Amino acid sequence: MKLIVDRNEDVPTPSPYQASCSTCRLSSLCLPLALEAAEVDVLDRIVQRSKPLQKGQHLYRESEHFQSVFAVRSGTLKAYRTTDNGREQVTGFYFPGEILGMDGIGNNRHASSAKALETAAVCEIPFTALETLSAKMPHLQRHFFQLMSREIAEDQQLITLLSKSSADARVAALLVSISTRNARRKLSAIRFRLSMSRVDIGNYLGLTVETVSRVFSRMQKLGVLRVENKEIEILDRDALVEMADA
Amino acid sequence: MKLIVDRNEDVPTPSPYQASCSTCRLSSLCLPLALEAAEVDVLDRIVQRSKPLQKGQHLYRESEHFQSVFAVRSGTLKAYRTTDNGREQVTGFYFPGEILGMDGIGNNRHASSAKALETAAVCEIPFTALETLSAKMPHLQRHFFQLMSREIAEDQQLITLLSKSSADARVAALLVSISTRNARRKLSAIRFRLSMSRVDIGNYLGLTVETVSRVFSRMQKLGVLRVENKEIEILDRDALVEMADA
DNA sequence: TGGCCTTATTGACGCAGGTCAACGCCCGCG
DNA sequence: CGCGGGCGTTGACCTGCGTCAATAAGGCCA
Repeated sequence: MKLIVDRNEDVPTPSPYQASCSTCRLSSLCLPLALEAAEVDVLDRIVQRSKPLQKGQHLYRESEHFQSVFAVRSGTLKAYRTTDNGREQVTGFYFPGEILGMDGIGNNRHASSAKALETAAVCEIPFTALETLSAKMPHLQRHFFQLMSREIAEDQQLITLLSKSSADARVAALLVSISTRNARRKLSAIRFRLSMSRVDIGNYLGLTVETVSRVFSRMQKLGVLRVENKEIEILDRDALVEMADA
Repeated sequence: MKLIVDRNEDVPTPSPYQASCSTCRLSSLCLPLALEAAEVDVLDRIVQRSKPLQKGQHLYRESEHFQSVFAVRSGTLKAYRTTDNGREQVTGFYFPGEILGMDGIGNNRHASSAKALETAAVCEIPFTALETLSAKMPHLQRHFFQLMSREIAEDQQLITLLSKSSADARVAALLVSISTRNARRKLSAIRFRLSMSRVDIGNYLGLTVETVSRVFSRMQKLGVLRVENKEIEILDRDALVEMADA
């Protein structure tokens, strides 16, 4: 029998999936950042936790009614949009501690779809509740403004990357980004498993699978990387950073 | 003698440049949207108006301390970032009624620079004041969240465009965008003057000047456009929309 | 454990758009 | 009014990446 994600838990109180924000290992990256203990408790009360998503399951879909933003607790998700001519465009990858769904606030419908790249757990944060809370808790309001602003800045970074960089630079930049985000979560910055496929990487970077594959091979030959399927080892981070803005 | 923009007016009260938000022709597009008359007055009190910017002048520069967001009153501005290797990347064009500078909230420094493409007037909205006000005025808070969200969604649109579209599609998409934004301001959607140079267009779209020029020529030959220097006339909007997502 | 299907790699080739170069035309300034 | 310098256009050529195709290597289920 397939697991169905049901965001409305029968029992609204203690869900078995995660105790609370205050005990969450990721609270220093996530929304609770910059909140006082008492404030975290208030936030905690509006956050909903649910069954994990299975690989390939959608968290939300483009043009669906927007209700909540989500914080990744574990696993990875990709966000993507479908263009008018039916093409898919990956707009971002989301790792634990990161917030997604903010592009839906603008007109109350999700501007993109989000899908689990592997089994993933998320916290759901109903947006109207978050708004109400923000009005009362200046730190929270500020922090949420900041999160959105950073999303804008990151998108601009990607725009810059897509606008003129070579295939090598694009791939290098993505690897550096993943490496940095891993480090923030106290994971290895030099050895990790890519949760997304080559197709997703190519799509995100505006390249074909073949090109991505060739770049990996080339970088391996140059001794910058060790690639074994989805396992990546960065052998020369400086070189990678160098390549990222060439 | 050169005009220097001085954001701190000697007399903080009635500036000669614009009476108030409530009389502003653009209030239906800008921040006051969705506010009640009384609320607009409160907002009005924090908004600062200053001397117009001359063509080429900067409104703010990348990595400068972030203090305010800005609403365009007249003229056009471009936002751009400088990459590590010194290249410039245009990240957006801003027309009257639009808000810029929101990418600076994230870490209190501007993530991009903003420069006037022609003489331009802006309203400065000090961010801390806006935050304080937002906490008190739910409509304002909501609206500002929406504005930021839309900026994210628009950036994602651009990402999609840059990721795989042909040169024709990119140029077509920009023209459609400008046309639509003109229409919102009750200006002609089919006849307008490009305030930005071909270099800026190319840079924004990830193309070279030569390619932009060739695309214009081609579209003119196809009878989709009439191009005369910076003057554009859209002869077949449907065809243009069609090209934009090909 | 084997088989199938999806994902990844590698090679050969073509083309859209970049690069380089020459030229014309605005437009601002003396 | 005439001159100069940037901006825009056009042409010829070149190249990085896309496309097509064939093969290999996982991973998942029976």
